[in-house]
Amino acid sequence: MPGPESDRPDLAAMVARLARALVTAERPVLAAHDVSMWGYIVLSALADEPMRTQAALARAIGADKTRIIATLDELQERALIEREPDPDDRRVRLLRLTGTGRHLHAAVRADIRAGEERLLAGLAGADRSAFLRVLRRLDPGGG
Amino acid sequence: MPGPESDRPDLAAMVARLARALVTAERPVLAAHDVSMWGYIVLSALADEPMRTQAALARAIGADKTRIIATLDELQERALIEREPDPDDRRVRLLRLTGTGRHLHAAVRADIRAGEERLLAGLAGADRSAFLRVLRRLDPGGG
DNA sequence: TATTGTTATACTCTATAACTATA
DNA sequence: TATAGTTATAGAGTATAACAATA
Repeated sequence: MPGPESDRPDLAAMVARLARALVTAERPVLAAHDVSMWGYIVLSALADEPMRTQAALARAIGADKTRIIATLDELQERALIEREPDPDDRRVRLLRLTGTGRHLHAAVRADIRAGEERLLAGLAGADRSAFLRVLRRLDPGGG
Repeated sequence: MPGPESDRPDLAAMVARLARALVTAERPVLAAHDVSMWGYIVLSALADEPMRTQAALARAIGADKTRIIATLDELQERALIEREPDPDDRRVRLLRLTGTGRHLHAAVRADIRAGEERLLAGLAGADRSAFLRVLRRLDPGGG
């Protein structure tokens, strides 16, 4: 049984360690689908909603606009996303998933969810739902 | 009200974003005490228990042994830790906090806890305790 | 002139390998 | 020869700044 709450490690330390473990667990799943971490993040953002500019996409995922260019190049090369100049303002690139991209994203996400399920499997139902509820509330990127 | 659980973002994404936000919030606190993130991590580990070798300390905090040397140099320089060769095996360095180091660590930790309290303040008591309980259970570094 | 996207450069962090000293 | 600690080197990832195209 864990000790009193005041004896716990710092919140930041626990959350950072858990984040690292989750990312480590995700890596082989992504590799199996031949997608990079940034690639998956971009696919996820575009699965939520198409974007009108690369800068908006970068902002949405908390990245620098220069950091996603190589990722977009590769996703476009593999026909997972469309990236066409807006006829109304030819500086901007309209971004959206292709059918292939949508399917790939769904497949990767399903595998990742399955891994998460295994991690959460041992929790009591009430604990599990409380944990996810609090996480969604504290998540700075959570809608 | 949040949607159904299957609509949530990936667990890894939520936890990683939260970790980043927590670390960002910690930075000014550490700066106010003139301690680096690695410095605070080392102080925390040695506050838990003195270590017999630098390699053991590195393992305990999940770092490479070469990565903590500069940190140990600085902490020793500022008389926050003691680092003396073991008479029985002069290759190894016995590591422990000084009184000053222990006080500094306690002060920083108190400030960090206060910040965490502000973050958790809005949660229902049951949600809060369930969240921390699950976090401690899933934390790979949690005793 | 301001903005979108791109490229080039520099910087930080980390991991790897080589070295010293002790055993 | 093996291990603890240290230093030096190289690599990955990131941020900053300069640039070209369009408005």
